[in-house]
Amino acid sequence: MVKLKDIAETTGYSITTVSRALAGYKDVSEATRRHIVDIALSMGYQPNAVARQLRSQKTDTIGIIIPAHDSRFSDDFFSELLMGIGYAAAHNGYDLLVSAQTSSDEMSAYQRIVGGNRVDGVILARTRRSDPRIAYLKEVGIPFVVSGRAAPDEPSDFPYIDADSQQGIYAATRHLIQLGHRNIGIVLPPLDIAFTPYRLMGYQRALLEANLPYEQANVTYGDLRRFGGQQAAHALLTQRPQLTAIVACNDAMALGVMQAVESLGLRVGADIAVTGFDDISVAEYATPPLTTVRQPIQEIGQRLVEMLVHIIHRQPLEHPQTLLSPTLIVRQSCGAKQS
Amino acid sequence: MVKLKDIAETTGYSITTVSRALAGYKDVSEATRRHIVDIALSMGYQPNAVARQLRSQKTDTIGIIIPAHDSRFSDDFFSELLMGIGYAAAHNGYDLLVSAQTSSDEMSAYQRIVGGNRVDGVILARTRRSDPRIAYLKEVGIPFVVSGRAAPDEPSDFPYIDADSQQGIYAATRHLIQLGHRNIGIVLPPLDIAFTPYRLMGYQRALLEANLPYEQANVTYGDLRRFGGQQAAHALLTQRPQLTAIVACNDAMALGVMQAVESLGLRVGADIAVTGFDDISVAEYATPPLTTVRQPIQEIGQRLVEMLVHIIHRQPLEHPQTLLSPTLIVRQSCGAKQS
DNA sequence: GTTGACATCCAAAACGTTTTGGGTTATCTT
DNA sequence: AAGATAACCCAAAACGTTTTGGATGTCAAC
Repeated sequence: MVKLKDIAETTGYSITTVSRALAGYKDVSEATRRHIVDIALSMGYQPNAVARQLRSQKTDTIGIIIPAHDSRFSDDFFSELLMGIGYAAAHNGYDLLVSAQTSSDEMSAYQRIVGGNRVDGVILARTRRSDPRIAYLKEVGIPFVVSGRAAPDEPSDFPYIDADSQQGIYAATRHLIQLGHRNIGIVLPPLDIAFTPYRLMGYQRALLEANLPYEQANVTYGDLRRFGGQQAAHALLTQRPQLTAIVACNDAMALGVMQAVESLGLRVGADIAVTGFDDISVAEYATPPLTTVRQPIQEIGQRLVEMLVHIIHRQPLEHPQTLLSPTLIVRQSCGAKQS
Repeated sequence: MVKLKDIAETTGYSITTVSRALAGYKDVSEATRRHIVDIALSMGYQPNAVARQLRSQKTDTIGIIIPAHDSRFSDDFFSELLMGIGYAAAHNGYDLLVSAQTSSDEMSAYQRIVGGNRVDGVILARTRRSDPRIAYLKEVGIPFVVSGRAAPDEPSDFPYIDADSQQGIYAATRHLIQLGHRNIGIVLPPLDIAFTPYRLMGYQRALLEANLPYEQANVTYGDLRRFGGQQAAHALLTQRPQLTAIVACNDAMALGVMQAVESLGLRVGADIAVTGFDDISVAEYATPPLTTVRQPIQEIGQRLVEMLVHIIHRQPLEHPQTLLSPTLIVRQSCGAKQS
């Protein structure tokens, strides 16, 4: 690899001058600058990013840690978000350092990435209740943004972007009620996920507004994956045969719910209406197509990156905390349209 | 941030000794080693990865560049591969540096990442005909592995993993023939993609074997996205009304083909059989579910990482070039099963 | 008491940049 | 012709590690 020293030797200038010439400082004459640049180009010089990072104490890199996967199934929401973040980062002149949690010790990845000075800032996804990761990032004082605000009873004293879960689930539930459903079940995410209470509140609000009773027995929980939705829905439907609709709190679980419905010999949309949340790309192609609450995943990724870059550059944020209004996408799984 | 110097000062040992104690060298006594480790722990020491990288000339990082996106649609195949690679990298003790192509100048991202010494090795996906990226990586001599071999008329003189495209498309086409189809169209990827000729060959082989004529007019091309498949199929079906089946060369295009079929008032599976390639997660949920050729995407990611790590460590590869046999997944879109 | 072996430690160099704090000319002012 | 100013250049330090090549001290063996 050719380095500054090599260019200095072949041009006869000092390392300092070569460095400053390439950086475009104005205390090097136009003639020598051009000469140095030409030589550097012809020698195929590429600055060593690591050395530069060490000296200038910045990396032009954003870190993100992907959650541990305990199943073979892919997390479509997360990978769409990841791609969105990747493109946005590149667009803003940043690279993306992706690290996966390996062991049970979830903090070690963060400590390695952040404490090791490998990134200028971090994006954190899927906030949890009293999230230790957020506490850590606050403590070390590194710039970070979060996809998803804190639980309602905790302070969201950090920059975030989030879809309005309550409003989204409210819209979905109300839609089901308007279609005539009176016995509506819900499959919630685990309680330690920060957005779970919001989604429950949206469900409750819609019931309340329609003078329908809120019954504990209609509420179950599943991990955010398909299998979790399937298990939860199976239990729900066998114990509560009067149900005619199920609100699932993300699309992956909604697909599982649909599986469970069919495995019980019922028809999705006709016998049991199903709705999801996220509008991952699968949703549109599901059988029947899934009525769901759309989050603009790619846009969220993009805005997260833009916020983070602002923070890194110590520029003030005009909207440090953004709540996006999700939109209800009505397809066939709720029975509103004929397929 | 606490550094070696700080630990050296509080313990009274030199920086050298602290460094060697933490690294577990045996020329530091057990007593002092323990003492130093304790102090380091209590001070919350995290080694500065950048400094370490500069000194030791290795980064424990794998690079991957995601292709430019000219549409809002996500590339499901690529993001599944990316997640697989991410997990596998973590599992092997590597981080993943993801960089997206921004400008039209596709090489600049590679030069920045590779020439800048930011990674120990690179994974390259979606090989193209006489791919300049491969030439570059060979030239600079950095370890790399490729997802997808070279075109049949070019040397595949690099380590790769690939699904056997020819066999996969052959299996899909033969299946259609066995179902009684005699007029089968195909939507190929662009010609500059390396696997395109293999897929065409699989199609031709199946026709030949069944004594069916190969007709140029039944062949079209689409970019690898859904819209490309839709356009291609629309043209194909209007110009060749005798067609009863279409082989699409990836799932995204197959979904587009299904759209086109329906927009022409025909029924997928009943009037026109459709098959895809990849088995991305959407395929299973398509309406009707898509008959396709499965590539084990996650496994490919995992094996790519393992190969790359071997190369980085200068360990010989037992199988530097792997061709995986894909399996035909029969669902309803080909009309073989009733939905 | 000298020698060698061993255990334990450390100063300094190196990795490739950027930046600091000048130094040397040449040109301009008076 | 001296002093001031500007234009151009550079040596050395710094970023935080790891590694090299000893230095020092202790102890056993002769």
